[in-house]
Amino acid sequence: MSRFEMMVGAILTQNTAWANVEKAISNLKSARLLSPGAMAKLGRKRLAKFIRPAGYYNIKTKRLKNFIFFLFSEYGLNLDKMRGEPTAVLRKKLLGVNGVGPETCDSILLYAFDRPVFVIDAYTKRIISRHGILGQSSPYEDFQGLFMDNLAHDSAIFNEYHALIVKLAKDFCRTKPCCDGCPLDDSKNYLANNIS
DNA sequence: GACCAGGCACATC
DNA sequence: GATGTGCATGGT
Repeated sequence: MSRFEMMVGAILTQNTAWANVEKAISNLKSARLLSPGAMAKLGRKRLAKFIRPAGYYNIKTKRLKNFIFFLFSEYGLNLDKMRGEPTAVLRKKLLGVNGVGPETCDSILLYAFDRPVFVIDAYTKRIISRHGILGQSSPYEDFQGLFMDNLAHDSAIFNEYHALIVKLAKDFCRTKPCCDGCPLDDSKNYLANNIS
């Protein structure tokens, strides 16, 4: 997956299953539109048609266009220029883009730019709050601090740890609210046994 | 046919 | 500042 593909995916996956995002990405790829330049030239209506399988296609079209405009105005659509930014600066700028919230921003930092930033998503919040470690509606930063204050700042570790959380949630926690006697109670051991 | 899925911005109080 | 609501398709 290219850097740009990851960024587009981060926006498309907002409140959406990844399987649906893959269809949208595949549409864009087939049409050779998965580059900042190509997407910048693309009209909103056509873009919306390509990303339709990912749901919320009107709002996501707007968000993708906002993001492309940001790439253009800040970096002249040059992702290498973007890559030169320090993480803290990049994070602040990304959060300034309408349609890019903390999770989308951190996904871009971790997956597209390999920065050691822990991504907090619905799965992570669910697991942490069900263990009574934090309240469900605690601030994003509180959840993030839990991991970033206790794990080595290594993008590979953050990446794998997050993948394990997603797997844990999907394997054992499909229903909402979770069943009684949920195997999540053993999630600490699960993570300890599965992390390499 | 109902319910849910790796958010976010905006309106309203 | 907290809470509620709109956005939409596809899989189970």
